[in-house]
This record gives sequence, C-alpha cells and structure tokens, in this order.
Amino acid sequence: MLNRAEINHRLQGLGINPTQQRVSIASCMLAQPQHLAADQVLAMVRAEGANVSKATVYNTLALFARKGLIREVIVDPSRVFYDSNTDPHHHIYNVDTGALEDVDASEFPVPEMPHLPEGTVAEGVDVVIRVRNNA
Amino acid sequence: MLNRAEINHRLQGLGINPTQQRVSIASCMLAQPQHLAADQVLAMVRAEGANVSKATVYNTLALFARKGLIREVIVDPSRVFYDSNTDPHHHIYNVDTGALEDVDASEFPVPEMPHLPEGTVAEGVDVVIRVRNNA
DNA sequence: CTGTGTGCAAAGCTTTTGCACTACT
DNA sequence: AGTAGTGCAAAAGCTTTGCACACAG
Repeated sequence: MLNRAEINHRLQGLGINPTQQRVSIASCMLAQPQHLAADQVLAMVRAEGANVSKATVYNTLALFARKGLIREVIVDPSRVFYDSNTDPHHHIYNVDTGALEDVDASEFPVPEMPHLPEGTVAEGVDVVIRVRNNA
Repeated sequence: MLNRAEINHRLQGLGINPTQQRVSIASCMLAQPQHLAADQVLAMVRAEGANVSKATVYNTLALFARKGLIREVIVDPSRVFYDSNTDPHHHIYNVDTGALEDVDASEFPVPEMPHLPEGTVAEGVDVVIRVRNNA
C-alpha cells in the first residue's frame, strides 16, 4: 500500500481531485502490478475499512483509465479488468482459469500501423493472446 | 440471404443440428461479411418473420462460435460482437462511433508467439487497434 | 447563494440458467 | 417410456444513470 501523500500528489498531477474514495481506490490499484476487476477492487477497498459504494468504484476506475493512471483491459466479455501497469505491453489470457498475464512489448513487437480510416487517429493497439489449459 | 439448403448443409458439416431457429440465425449472420451484436441479430431475424427468443439468439451465437462457424470479437466492454469472417484477421475499433472494421492479417503480421505459461496452448491472438475521431 | 463536482441507490443492459418441451430410440 | 437435445422465461450480474448532497467561489 502506498502512502496517502504520494497518491494525492499523483492524482492531482493528472487533474483528479483526490477525494477520500479516490485515494482509497488508487491506493489499492497501485499497490502492486496487477489486474483487477471492479468488484475485486471493491472488496479490497472495503477490507481496508473504507466506505465506498459499488457505483463509485466503477465510475472511479473509468475516470482513472480516462486520465491515464491505469489501463483498461478488455479480454473477458463478462467484465473489464484494470491494469496498474500503463507501459505498453500485451496480455496472455487463460480462458479456462481467467488468469491474466503481462507480456513485455519487446517480446512481441507489433508492426507498423496499417492504414487507418479517414478522420481517425490511433489510440492504442491491444494484443491479447488467448490460451487454454493443455488438458 | 443464403438459401436454406446450403445453410443446412454447412451446419450439419459442423455437427450442428439445423433447427429452424439456428438456420434463421445463421442465414442472417452469414449473409455478408459483418460484425453483429446479439440484439442486432435478434432484430434481423425477427424482421425476417422468424419467431426466436432473445435467449436463443445468445445461446446460438455462442454455439456457432464454439463450433467455428463465426468468430467472437471482444472489443467493447458492453457487448460481444460476432464476425462472419473466420479467416485470421484483426480489427480496428472506433471507440467514438462503435464502428468495427477488418484488417487483413497480411497487412499487420503478428510476430512469433512468445513463451506461454506451462501447460497452456495458444488458442488465438486477437489484435485490436483502437482509434478515435480526429475531432 | 449559485454552480460545479462527487458519491451512490436504483435502473438498465446484456448474458446465463433452469426448466418445460420436443423428437428421436 | 426413456433419453438426449432445444428453446425460452425468468433470474443474475455488471455497468450506467439520475439525483441528492457537498463544497468552492
């Protein structure tokens, strides 16, 4: 768990008002490199004793992602994961277990961007390697 | 719209019992290369006059994907798209408009598979290029 | 006192589940 | 009759919305 002052500073640097709820949520997310779904974050925050609603966790995680503090990972149709690692990298997703792992971008360099549709700009490239257990 | 006999044959070839509902759904999905969410398929099938429930559309599309008739595309956290093109290819997703476009694999070749976790086998690699409108 | 920003209960979606029904054996 | 497979209403679960409240100007 990071200390409050550090988190405050980091949130403010991104133009995020560091309210109690946001600091609690950020402190859980950034404690270590990890992939968490909203309800896992809710459980962690509550375990810390903070009083936060489900809706606030969802809204706050979306806010953090928009501001670039964390990264949204879309691999599972049923829930969104948030990744505390914002460096460019890819993911290995085990469809059997739900386990999500990072792959460094250098291990799997993506080629140059293809031609994009008129009037659009690239926001990012997500690479997901789907694996299953070798039963 | 493809003719019934052809669809029947194709479903049977994949070990899918060609019931009335399944043929209707397949016929909409395979009519042309496209990306459809479940409720779009429901609307199309109903427009054709077929009597199919929402649940059946969901279950049937999942079945088709499992059998390899169509491909699941996970790009939007809020809903799953199904792609009638099962050849290896990637996607460009416009986060502003929701538009989904194909990119041929040859235009964007992915490098060799990195080291996978013990006991797992690759099932596929999904590449999604996220773009937004150049406001 | 007014306006902007925040948090959350309730509503809204998509998707899944469990059961009734069908169609074969 | 028994059994495997199919379709769907209802339930479940994640996420968004709309509103009450807090806080700054």
